[in-house]
Amino acid sequence: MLNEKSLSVSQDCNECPIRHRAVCARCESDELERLEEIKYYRKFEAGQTVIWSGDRMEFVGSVVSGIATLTQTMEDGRTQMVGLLLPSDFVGRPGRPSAAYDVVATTDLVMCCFRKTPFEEMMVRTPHIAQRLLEMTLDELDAAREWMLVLGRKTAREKIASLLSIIARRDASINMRDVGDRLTFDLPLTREAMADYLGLTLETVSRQVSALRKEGVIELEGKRHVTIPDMGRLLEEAGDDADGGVFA
Amino acid sequence: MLNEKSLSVSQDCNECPIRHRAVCARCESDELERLEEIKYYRKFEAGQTVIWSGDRMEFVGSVVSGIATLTQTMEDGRTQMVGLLLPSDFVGRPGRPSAAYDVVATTDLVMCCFRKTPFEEMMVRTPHIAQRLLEMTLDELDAAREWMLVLGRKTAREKIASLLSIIARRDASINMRDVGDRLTFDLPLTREAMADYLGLTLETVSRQVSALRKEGVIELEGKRHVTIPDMGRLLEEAGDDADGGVFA
DNA sequence: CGGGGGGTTGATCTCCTTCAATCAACGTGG
DNA sequence: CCACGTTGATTGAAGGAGATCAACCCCCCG
Repeated sequence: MLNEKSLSVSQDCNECPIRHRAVCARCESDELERLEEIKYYRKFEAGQTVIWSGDRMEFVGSVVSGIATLTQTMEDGRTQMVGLLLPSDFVGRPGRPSAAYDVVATTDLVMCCFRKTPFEEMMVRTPHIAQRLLEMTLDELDAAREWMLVLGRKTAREKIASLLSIIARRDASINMRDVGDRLTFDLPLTREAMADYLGLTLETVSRQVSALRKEGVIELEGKRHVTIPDMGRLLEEAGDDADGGVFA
Repeated sequence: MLNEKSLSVSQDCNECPIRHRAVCARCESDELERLEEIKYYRKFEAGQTVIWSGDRMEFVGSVVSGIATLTQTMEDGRTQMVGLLLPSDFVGRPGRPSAAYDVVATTDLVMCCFRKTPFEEMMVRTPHIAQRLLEMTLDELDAAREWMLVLGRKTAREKIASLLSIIARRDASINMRDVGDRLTFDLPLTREAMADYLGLTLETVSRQVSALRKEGVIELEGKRHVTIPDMGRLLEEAGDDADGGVFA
């Protein structure tokens, strides 16, 4: 609120930080021009709800910066996170009139929104968009299935290690760091959000994080800043094959 | 093996039982002709593995009849089912060289396979296929997210009730029965497979099924034939809103 | 008849939840 | 500047849901 200006985002797709990873990644410049006609930016503050489950969807769009969560809630209040939305991730389902999940900004968030109906019409005539959306959806499906293994079969300790390794890996890929190195990052989630992601209570999350710290698997500065001295060790704790991808 | 003939399937797409629900649902007749050139049928017996995770994928395809499962396995043997493949469901990911999951036939199975490379080439030039695949993938993603809630937050009893209601609902939709009625169906899964789907042990599955039977929520003939006298009651036990969709 | 696959049931154990107290950091208003 | 409430996190004690280990049943089939 104080520095409205620093949050402002260029309308020009060519300057967009997610230009080459979002739904629009494969669009040609003429296609981008048409997208620019139906797009607009929206900003949300940390903690704000972007969409309520069941609400009519006026738009679909991409996360430009910040982090949001996709969650489901039962009548008695139990909640399960079903998606973690990072920059370039897509929000909304073309063809569906109302939202199926709650979308909440966990940090300050900027979204690039497309008016829903024009976007749907454009998708039919622009294979580049549908192709990219298919690719992204298949990736999300893989991620969801990976999480099903975590939720269904891993212990609390393994769940925490899995979450940390996923965040570490994505952070390394965004910042172009070698995964072999000592990795360092800030946790974008509170203990409660971690619990909602992992199907645990926040107390169990806290205990397991402390345990991993005491045993030297991770190092902590404050509550949120994490260092991973040995990625292989963390992957072992996650129940994953520590050598996966490196020698295979 | 005994009656090879009864398993034989027509090559003609127009006679295909999944013609209007599979990836090919939106194809015009000229597109179907081109698909017929690259397609072939394969049969698998109950228990047979269709593809091993990590294997090179020679084909993608659709389940024509029978049921298959998609599972992930950890090194120590823990397994989690991540998908239940019913007639018309799609197997394989275009663009990916090797399989990410084990695919196992749980009943005798007939698949309509497309040679992978020609199919991928065709997808680029045939929006009808890509559009339908996107739609199906989005549906699968929704189903996966629904399961994440089940795996992460529901009790064993709720998990069983959820699984039963899902199977009942799909069975009703295939057989065009009203969900309000007394529903009856055969469980396509062993207790162990149910456990792998729900992130439980087979003993817990057995106990909870027995409990639901004793309390009259379900009725059993033998081990596999299930009757649901009151769908609303089952949905309550599943932790879902019993009125969902009916009055809403 | 023996054997194996699928299923049920019982006893015990354990990991995680639940309930609760405490703490540190932060902002706010008197 | 300090008292106060709030929010996020840690830690402890107790209890319970589901896992584990084990025995046994039923049915089909060679």
